[in-house]
This record gives sequence, structure tokens and C-alpha cells, in this order.
Amino acid sequence: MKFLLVEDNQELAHAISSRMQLDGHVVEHASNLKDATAFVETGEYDLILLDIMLPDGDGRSFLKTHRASDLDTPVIVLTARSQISDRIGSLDLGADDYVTKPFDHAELAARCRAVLRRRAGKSQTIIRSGGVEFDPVAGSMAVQGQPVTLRNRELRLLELLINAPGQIFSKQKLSDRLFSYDDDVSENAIEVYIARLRKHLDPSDLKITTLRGLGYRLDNDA
Amino acid sequence: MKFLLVEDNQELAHAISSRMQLDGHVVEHASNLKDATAFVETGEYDLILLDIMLPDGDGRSFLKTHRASDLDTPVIVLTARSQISDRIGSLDLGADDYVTKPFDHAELAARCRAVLRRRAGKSQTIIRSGGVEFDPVAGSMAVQGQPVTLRNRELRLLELLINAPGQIFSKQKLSDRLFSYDDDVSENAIEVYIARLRKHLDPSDLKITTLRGLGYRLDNDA
DNA sequence: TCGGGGGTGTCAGGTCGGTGTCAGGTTAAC
DNA sequence: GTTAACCTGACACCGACCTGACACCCCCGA
Repeated sequence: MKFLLVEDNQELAHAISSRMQLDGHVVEHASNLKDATAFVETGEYDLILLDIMLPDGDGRSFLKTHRASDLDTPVIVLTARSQISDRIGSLDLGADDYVTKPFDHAELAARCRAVLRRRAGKSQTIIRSGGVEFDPVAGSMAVQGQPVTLRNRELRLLELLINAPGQIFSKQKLSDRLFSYDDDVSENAIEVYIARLRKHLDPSDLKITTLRGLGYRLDNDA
Repeated sequence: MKFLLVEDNQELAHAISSRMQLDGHVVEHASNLKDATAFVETGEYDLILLDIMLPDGDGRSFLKTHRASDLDTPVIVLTARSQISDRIGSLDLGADDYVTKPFDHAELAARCRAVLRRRAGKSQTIIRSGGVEFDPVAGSMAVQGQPVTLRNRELRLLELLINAPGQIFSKQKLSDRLFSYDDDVSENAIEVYIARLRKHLDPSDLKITTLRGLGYRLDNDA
């Protein structure tokens, strides 16, 4: 997927784009409205991440003209916490979702996935695989029909893995997605969560395979 | 499907119609009651999205004459965030559903689908679930047949939850929906209202589940 | 203008569950 | 056999959440 990030804070912009690249997305970065407009006119994007406060104007005006020109690229608005009115107003202007700064990168990634999924026409968000039903919106899972309550972290870990079955996730990668910068956790934490998730998945056909020195992978042993 | 959108705010109108077009619908747009009447007399629509506050009158009068002339096109009313009392009348006048601004476009789309789907039967606004009868217009609720009077905030909270049962609402989302921009309330306020609503729902099968770190969810423990 | 009352949000104290760490055991690699 | 990576049961901590009490405010009637 190709994203356009419109954000004037260079540091934050770098953090976001590197995080998005972890997910395999291509990110192009504009620091102001002028550049953003130029980018949109010349390229096609799957998603736009739009900061509201920009040096040369209000992000909402961009959003407005963007929608007015019949472009239907989904937009997620980034706002500061205090500017609640911005979030609400931007929804009216056609934003697909908003995230308040400071935000968890894991959360932003989740929102992006949700928006893209919604846009793909799949209003059906429930993922079924190997005897597991997973509903990220409801935060619920059922294994062989039996409902299982997952905790916050377990949920997010499962969401990561199940969205890319068969892919190898290094512990570093998982750690990056599950935790934010400032809290530095030991790699063992990941091992623990993998174990907990494994227990939940035990009755199903989904197995988490360990690849020594490489990471983990979700497989379907049907 | 062919929709008629009656809305004087041009930006919002454009946002809505472009969104609806994404879903493959044709949208015609009237900015006032006069135009709306002309549209309805000349064309056939599958659904009407009707703003209440219009430059040349109250949308409800349009709704009334519309119903009086035996047209059974479903109508979804768009109202500003306000007291329940403001909405009284619109559903009595034959609206099929209403959405309060500001709204998620995804939510509006969902309401549209719901209205069109249940159009086969009768227009039904009272929600019955798990021993609870909820009438959002009258602002009344009954648990196991016993009438319960809810306060304004409790009503709006219940309304949010019951319209999307099984979905997780973060505290921030609930806060955005329940309160307006200028008053910034602590997250604890949400917790308090959840508790108050829980007490009311106690005799019923509807339970509000806490998902630590994620939010709340309305479940039916039938 | 005053007083009352219902609705509303805050606060403080308490509870409890998720969370990450640790230590010791197990397994794979060489 | 040695080593490093990984697994896992137990545990303590911290913060999210709950809740009873309270102060505030707006509306109403006197």
C-alpha cells in the first residue's frame, strides 16, 4: 500500500513513516499543504494521514478540497488532544477516522488497517481460519465455537499475526508493534505473550511456529 | 439505489454524497425544502436523508407532508447533537431513523443499509433486546416490562451502545460523543455513567462488559 | 432574590486484573 | 557436551477501573 503522510513535525513524521514501512507500506511525506496538494495531484495513494495544524494552513481545507475534487482516498486525521472540535469537524468533512496525538503507533496501525479494510468493501471484518473466529471490532474470539476472552495485548498480537499468516515476525518487530518507544520491555515479554496466545489457540488448527533466531509464524495445520 | 439528500451545509452535503457514491448509490442533492419538494415530485427515491434545520423551514414539516401524501420512501433524519426532546416528533412523523451530527460516515452508511433492509417490514424504531425496550425518541426505557426513567446522559450513552451491540467503544470515543468540545471532562465521568447505566440494566440480559485498556461493550447474555 | 431539587461531573479511596519480570527448566544448534 | 535461544509457572506491581459521597450549576417556583 502507498500512503501519503502530511505532517510538519519532522521527528514525528519520521517515526510514523518508519513504523508504516515495517508493515510493508510505501510512505511519501509532505510537510505542508502545498506539497501535499502536489503529491496528490501527481500520485495515487491508498491512504492519507493528515495533520490538522500545518505551517501554511489548516489541514481541513485540504480535506475539503480533496473531497470536492471527487477523490475518494481514505483519510485519517491526526489532531492534538485539546482540539476535540477538530476531530469532530473533520469527520463531517469526510475524514474516515481520527487519531489524537500523542498516539500509540500500534493504535494508528490498527486504525489504518480498519479503514483500509472498510474501504475494500469488506464490511465483514470477522476473520475465520482454522477453527478460529476473530472479530477485531468486537475484540472477541471464538475457538471451535467456544467464545474466548482475550486481553488487550493478546488481542493485538493475534491481530498482527492473523492478518499475515505464514509470515515471519521477528521478536524485534513484534515488540515494536506491541509496545511504544518509551517503555522498553525485554524480549522475554514477547515470548510470554506468544505462550499465552498459544494456550488460547490450542484447540484450533492455528499454531504459532517458533523459528529459532528468526521469530514466529502463524500456521494453519488443517 | 437512488438517494435524495436534503442538506443546506454544502461541505457536509458534498462529503455525504461522495461517500454514498462510493457505495454505488446515486445521490441527488437539495439545499432547501423548496428544492426537495420539487425533487420528490418529479423523481423516485429509495431513501431520503433529511436535515432538520433548513434555511426555508423545518425539515419536519417536509416530512409531514411527505408522509401525508402516501409516499413511503424511507427517511433518515439528520439532527444536530442536542437534547432528546428536539428529536421528538421526527420519528413520530414517520422517519425511519435518525443520526446525530457529527456522525461517522461509516455509521451513516450502516444506518442506511439497516433502514433499507428492514424496509421490507414495517418502520420500527423501538429497539428490543435482552429484556430491554428502548425508545430513543420518547427517551423511555423499560426493563422486563418495568418502565425506567433515564437521565439525559444515560440515555445518550445507552443509545450509542445499543445501536452497535458487541462493538468496543473506547472511553475517548464515548467522551467525544457524549460531551461537546468546550467542556473537557475527565475519563472518570464515563466510568461513572457506565456504572449508572449498569445499575439500570441490571435486571435485564444486557450487560456492559469492561475490556481493560480498550473500552466498553454492550453484550446480550441471553 | 432566594431556596430547593434534580442532574451532572469530580474526587478520593479501594479493588482487582493485566502486565512484565524472573528463575529455572527445556529444546534446538553446532 | 556446550551454549544460546526459548518456554513457562509464579509473582509483584501498577494503573485502570469502580463507587459512594459531594459540590456545583441550572432551572423553577415562590
